[in-house]
Amino acid sequence: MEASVKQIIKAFGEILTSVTCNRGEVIHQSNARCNKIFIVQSGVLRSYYFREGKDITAHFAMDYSIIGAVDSLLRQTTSIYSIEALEKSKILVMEYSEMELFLDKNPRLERLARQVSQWLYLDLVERLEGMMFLSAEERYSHLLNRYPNITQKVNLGYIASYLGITQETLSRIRKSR
Amino acid sequence: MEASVKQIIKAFGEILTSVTCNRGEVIHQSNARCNKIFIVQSGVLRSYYFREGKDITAHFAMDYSIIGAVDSLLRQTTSIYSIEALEKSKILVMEYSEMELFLDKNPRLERLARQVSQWLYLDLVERLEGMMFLSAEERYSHLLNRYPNITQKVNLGYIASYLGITQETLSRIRKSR
DNA sequence: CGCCGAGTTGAACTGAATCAAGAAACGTGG
DNA sequence: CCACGTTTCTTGATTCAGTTCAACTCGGCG
Repeated sequence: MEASVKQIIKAFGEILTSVTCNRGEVIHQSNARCNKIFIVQSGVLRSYYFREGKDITAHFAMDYSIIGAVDSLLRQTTSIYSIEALEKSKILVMEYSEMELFLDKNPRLERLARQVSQWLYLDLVERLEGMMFLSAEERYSHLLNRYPNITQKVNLGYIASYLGITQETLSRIRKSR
Repeated sequence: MEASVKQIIKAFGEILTSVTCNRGEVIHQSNARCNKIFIVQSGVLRSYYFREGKDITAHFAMDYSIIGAVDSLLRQTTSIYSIEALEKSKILVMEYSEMELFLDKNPRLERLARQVSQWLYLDLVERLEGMMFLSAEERYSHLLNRYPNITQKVNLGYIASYLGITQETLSRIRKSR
């Protein structure tokens, strides 16, 4: 994934805006539309929403991964998600509408854009399979595999909700390693 | 979804082939590549794979929904999935490579193609959320909501594995309604 | 010092899995 | 059309991973 994101950065350079944001900064607030795609160059972002009063992390993004308010982007509605930086981060921002214009002008890039969305799809398939077949512990160890230093950057509760388990369970899992 | 699939059928008519298949017929066997997209006009298909010796249903498709061997399509590898008809079905088949050629010639259709893949993505998000937050019973009732007559067409075990529960649990859920 | 958010620990509870039998339904050949 | 075997579904008893709820610890920081 990282490789193709770097390709994206090169190819779409002229419609990308570079932004820095600080720990705790909310770059998109729920209940608004957000037709932007964020590419994380350094730092960590997460998207989250509330479900039955609980803060649920939908997604983490770090080193050259992509994050956005998917529902707003794909459905053109206001979003249930908020997106915030969990530490000082450097990100690139792309307006979805500008992307579409840009693709009209450069149809050769369509394929690259499609590749990225396919990657995101396969990613989701994996996550679904994780939820269906893996134990809490296995899911956690997969996550660590993917983001080895996530524990230094993201607090327990956020990771737990991402994995679909309680904070207590995650704490116990950590203890037992 | 149904609406946009019908649009697809209209727009891509010239590269679609109509096929009929019988109950039990396997239209794609795992371990082979399959760069075809199947659109179900009537009947029911399912894609499935084996995980730890168990038959897992990955997807159902009926009345104007789309099914394919996602891994083969998106990764260009051999597929873990098989696809079979669960009753006599009428389907339309599209070669992925032909689709790409066709899109090159008709770039206006790119957007429609993208819409479909977005729809599939959102679908998957919903399924993930179901797995994360809903009980076995709730997931089942959502499924019934979506495919009211699925019970007449698909046997218990296939539905159970799709929902990520055991056959026994699904049987008990049915009893209690 | 005392408060606050983050993480930990314990005990009781629960939804669903597992294992093990049976019952029903289904279809195939005599 | 019935008999038999196979597949599908049901039922019961037991177990277990993970939740819930409640209390407690720890490390900052005003």
